[in-house]
Parts: sequence; structure tokens; C-alpha cells
Amino acid sequence: MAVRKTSSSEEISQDVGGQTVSVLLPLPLARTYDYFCRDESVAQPGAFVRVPLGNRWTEGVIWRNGGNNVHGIRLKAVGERLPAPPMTATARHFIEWVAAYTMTLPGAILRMAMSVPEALYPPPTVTCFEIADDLPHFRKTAARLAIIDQVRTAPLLSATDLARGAGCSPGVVFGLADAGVLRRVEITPTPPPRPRPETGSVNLSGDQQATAERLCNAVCQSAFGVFMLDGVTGSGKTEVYFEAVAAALLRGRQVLVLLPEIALSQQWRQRFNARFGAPAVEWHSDLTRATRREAWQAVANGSARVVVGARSALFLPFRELGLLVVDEEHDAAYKQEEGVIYNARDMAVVRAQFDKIPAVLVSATPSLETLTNAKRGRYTALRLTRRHAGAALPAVSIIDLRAANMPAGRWLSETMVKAVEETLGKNEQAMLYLNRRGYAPLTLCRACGHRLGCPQCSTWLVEHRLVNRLQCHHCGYSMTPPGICPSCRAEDNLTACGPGVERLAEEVDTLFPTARIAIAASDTLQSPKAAAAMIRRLETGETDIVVGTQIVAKGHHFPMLTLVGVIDADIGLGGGDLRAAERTYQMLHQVSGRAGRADRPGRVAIQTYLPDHPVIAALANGDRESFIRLESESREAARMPPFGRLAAVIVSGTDEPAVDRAAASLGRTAPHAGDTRVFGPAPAPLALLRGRHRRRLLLHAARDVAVQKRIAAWLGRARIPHGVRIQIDIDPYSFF
DNA sequence: AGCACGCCGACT
DNA sequence: GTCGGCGTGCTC
Repeated sequence: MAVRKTSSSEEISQDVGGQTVSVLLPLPLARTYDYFCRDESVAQPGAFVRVPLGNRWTEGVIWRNGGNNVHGIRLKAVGERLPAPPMTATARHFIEWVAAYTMTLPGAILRMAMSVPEALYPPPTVTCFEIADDLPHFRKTAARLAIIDQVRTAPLLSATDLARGAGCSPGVVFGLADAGVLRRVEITPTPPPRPRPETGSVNLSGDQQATAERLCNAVCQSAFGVFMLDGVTGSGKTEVYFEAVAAALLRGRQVLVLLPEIALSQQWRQRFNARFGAPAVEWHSDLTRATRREAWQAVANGSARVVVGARSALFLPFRELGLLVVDEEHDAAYKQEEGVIYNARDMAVVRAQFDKIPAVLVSATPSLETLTNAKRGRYTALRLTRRHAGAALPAVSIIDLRAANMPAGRWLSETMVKAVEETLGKNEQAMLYLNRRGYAPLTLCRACGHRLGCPQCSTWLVEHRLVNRLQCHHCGYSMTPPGICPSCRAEDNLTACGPGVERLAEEVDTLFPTARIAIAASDTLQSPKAAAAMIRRLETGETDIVVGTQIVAKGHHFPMLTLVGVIDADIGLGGGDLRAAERTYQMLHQVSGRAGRADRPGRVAIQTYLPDHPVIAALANGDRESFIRLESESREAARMPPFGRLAAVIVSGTDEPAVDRAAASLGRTAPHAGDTRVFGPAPAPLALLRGRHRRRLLLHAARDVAVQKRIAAWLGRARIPHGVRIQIDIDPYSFF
């Protein structure tokens, strides 16, 4: 068989032996690219391969045998097959499904599944040391003896680790190795320790036990099914689903637990370690490159049995997934708003369906979507209604700010101040919740009324006094607060408007000068270490009052924390957001759950100008059911999700008139079938973001309409000018 | 996503 | 006279 050499050595003509394969590349390309494959053993669908592309090389996945019948292109040959285990057919179908659903290119989804390209190659080895068989004579120094002692107690450690343990420099280790006392051994990364299902099993109450058994049965049947685990704060939801995790482990299956904010889940980790005697493998964006590679490989080779991760963990290369848990399933953090726009909770259900395994959606305040699916019988509802150890739910009181006559620049009403005083008087702790970072959300000029906005986004700059900056919370922009008004040049007339947690802490400090106050916000607790330290100070009683944003609402229990004060319950209730009421309810319910967990009864005080709002009323009466019914009825009447479907088409670009023209043109050609309507174009939630102007069209359809087809047909007719980008957001969340 | 090619401003 | 800015276009 003649191989015709071409100009480039990897190019090859199609008429020689071997076969053509379609390779999906982790790039935003419209379709798979064809390559020539000489070796039958390489041409396996799912195999990770290295292929030439232009003048470079890239990794990809053989998507199928046989090509696209491209004409006039000289196919290049697959370079090599990579040693990573091949992608399962299930994973490939999942990628295609997500691409079709989100209306993005399959390559963009594959990129999420191949986020660590170096993990496709053999892991680098680490040089470790053990004692040589025949010890030569050598000079015995204190440091050398300390190292030898280390090697005897813990063999096969790296030079760095041995040196750290012996309290000397790694050079000593190399010296001993050169002297023939130690032998070098090349070690591949040690697999993560295995969680043991039998380690710390706990005594579950009757209804906890019954619920756990339902989940365990589902795990053992290895069939698709979705469970809504709906339980009040403190009802032991985590312990219950841990039993299902144990069941999956016993059956030799992998488990994925999704958490909305993994970096701040110290308490979850502690509970997992206590129950299983080993940590879960973590996956989130803050991992270092090396840790990411190890984690990816551990998942792919099966040594990672339980993974706890943020939404992107859904695209890890599990081979034998047996259970998928979405904790805090209602949390908006599951919605990815940039790049590929998807909701990890919904995609988790789809992945469970492809893998034929149970998915458990866990929350104390399930989303209306999940509640409705349970009501329709698509999901199995499991409810835990009792707080364990008999802890009572906190008493909720409403503070009507209309009657409080709040002086300007003050945000704690007299009633709230008294509640904090009483709490501190009993040597208990208080949490004041205000979902606004920084010192003040707005800076304005008293002389001319000018407001300081971000030059690249349609947002106000937020003052962060602790770091003396004005910051945009949507792009990286920040500036030093100017002494004069940029508009009218008036001096010393810029004034902070409204409170953020920093300003609230200032007020608290003047009111309670002896109290020890902590500020907890995502920007004051950037690292998991800082967060852990803040939590520890609360646990040990070194903090009396914590002033925090939603970061404090997540599941931490502090036995001495008995008062939760909500400073402004009305943030987020205004505006036209479809889920404003639902989200506010979920947030305030969650933060309320921080009050009084052990034997001390908790109380919650909520400041509001809208005491009659259904959300506030539901919180005051502890009546979730009527709130949900009301919310559900109003959504159903408007045919809004989950009783109808929404999809947003976002038109963006730097050239504002061009964006407007493109958006208007899409508006004119929009589909208006009987069951479909398009609203807009209107300025998008952020009309200017990072220098790009944004317009939005909103497609509203009946629940059974495949909106993707409608949108594809609509956009297929449109001519989109250069420089204008179209993004599609199926099931949009944010409406501001 | 990279990376190259291509046409207009400040340097040796 | 060149070096280089990033705009647009292609990669089997």
C-alpha cells in the first residue's frame, strides 16, 4: 500500500488503508472535524486523541467512526491516542444533549468536560525515598539521623515532606540518597483515601430512617428517579442522604454531591469526614492546576469514590456514577450565567437520566420548579418535618420600619437594638444580615446630584471603605474615591448613600462599643482559610455580633447564635424579577435557620417597609404552604415557569446603534405562533456590561413547546452583523 | 479558543 | 523607513 507523502508530514491522502474518524474538539466549532486513522485500536469512539489543527496540536475525542464527507480537504492523521480512559457513550450523549438544550456548540460543552487537558496524559511521578537494603558507612549528623527516622516511620515520602517532618532542608535527603543510604523510588500520585461507608454511622430517628431507606433502595435498584428531599433546617437532611451515599459506596458506585458554594462548605466537609472517615474529592474553580489534574484523573480512573463539587463537577469523567445529590437545589448559584448558560441542577437530573441512577434534590426551601415536579408526580417527594433533638424553630417577629421613624444614616431600629442588647446580655451571639457588600451601594454629589457609575457597565460604583476603593461588582473596574465631583467639580460634596455591611458594622460598633464584631462578605473572606477562621471565632465565642451578606446564610450552625436580625427584607422584592418573591423567601428562610439550633431557642427579627407582603407574612407565620400556593397560582395564571417556558435572546456588542438595529430586526422577525410570544427588545438586565451594550428579547411559550426549535428557526432567518453577538439563555433566572 | 494574516500609528 | 496595535478569518 503506497502512502503518498504530502508537504506536511501528518497530512495523508484518503485513499490509503485505515479509516476516517470524526473528532470533536473542545473548541467553539460548528461540527466535528474528520481525521484519518491508520490504527484500528485508536479508532474507538470515546478515545481521547491528540490531533493536528492548523499549525498546532490539540486534544479531542473521537466522536464516531466514519467522517462528515468533507470535500476538497486533505485529511490529517490522528497523532496519538492518549492514555486517559475513553469517554463513555453516556457522557458523549450527555454533552450532545446539553449542547442542543442550551443551544451552544457541542465543542463548548466538551471544553467543560476537558477542562484539564494535561489530565489526559500520564501523571508526573514524584521522587520518594526508602531505606536502602545494605547500608553503607556514612557520616551521621543530627539532620541525617532525623531524616532516617522519618523514612523509617513514614517510608515513600518526597524530599520536601521528609525534610519538613525532620525539620531540616531537603538537601539532606538528596545527600543521603547520593551516599547510598536512601533509595529513590518514582511514585505515581497516591489515590485519594477511600470513604468507608461503615465508619461513623449515626442513629437516625424514625422518619429519617424511613426516608434514608427509600433513597438507599433507589440506589440499589440503579434506576433513574428524582427525589425531592424537603426538610426544615436541622431536620438532618445531610445525614439522611449520607446513608444513600453509603449505599452507593457499598455497591461499588461513585457519588457526586453538588453544593452551590463549595469553597465555603467547611461544615459539610467536617460532617462528611466524621461519617465516612475520609474526605470527599473536591472540585471547584479555586483548585490549583495540579490538584485539578489529580482530581480529574482520580474520577476517571475510579479512585475517587465521592466527589463534592460546584456545578462544573457535573462534567467530570465518572465511569460508574451511582448517585447524584444536589444540595440546596433552590440556590441560584447553580445557574451559570456566563459562557455556556445552564442550570446545573436541571442538567444533573438529565445526567442522572442518562446514567440511569437516582438524583436527590435537597433543600429546606425547594424551588417552585421542583415542588411542581413533585406535585405532578415526576419527582418523588420525601419530607422531613421535625428538627432533630427537639430544637424548636425560631420565633419570627416583624419590625415595621414605617412606624420606626428611622433617622437618616441609621439602619438599626430601636426594637432591633433592644433585641441585640438582650442577646448579648445573655452571653449569646447575634447575626445581622444585610445582602449588600461594601460600605455604601451608591455615592452621590450633594451639589449637583451626580451619581458615580461604572464607565463600562450600567451599575453604580460601590464604596468599599476598608480598602478605600469604589468598585464595580460586575466587572473588575475600581477607582480611588475622588475628592471632587467628576461632574461639577464641587469639593467634599460626595456622600455615601445607603448601607452595606461595612457601614452597618460601623453603626453596630457605635451602639455596642464593647461587642466584638465580625464582617462576613465574599470580599472580606476571599479564601476558604479566612472563612474557616471567621467561623471558628464564632464557634469559640470570640465574636459577639456577625454582620454579613448571604455568605452567612449557608449551613453553619453556631450553638450560641440565638438572634438573627434581617436589616432590610425588601431588597430584591422590587423590580420585575419573576422569582423575586420566591428567592427572597428562600434567602430569608435560610438565614433565619441560623438562629438557635441546640437547646437555646432562637429568634428572628425582620425589618421591613412592606409588612403585609406575602413573603414577609409567610416568614412571620411560618406558613410556607400558603406562600407557595399563592406564588404558584400567580405564576400559573401568567403561564410563567414552571407552568410555561421562557428563553432569553441577548444581543450584545460594543457598537450601540448596531446592537439596537440587530435587536430591532430580531424583534420584527420574531415568531408569534398561537402558543409563542416574543417580548422586546428591551435593555437587558445589565444594559451595559464590560463595555458591551446589551438588549434582550424574551420568548414566552407554553410548557410543552420545544423553544429551541422555535429560536433556531427564528435566528436562522436573521442576518447578524459582524461585531454583534447573540447569546441564548434557556430558562433565564435573572431579570434585573 | 489560538494563531496568522493584514492594514494604520510611534519608534530605532 | 520598520515594529506592532488588535480586527477578521480559518482550523479536518
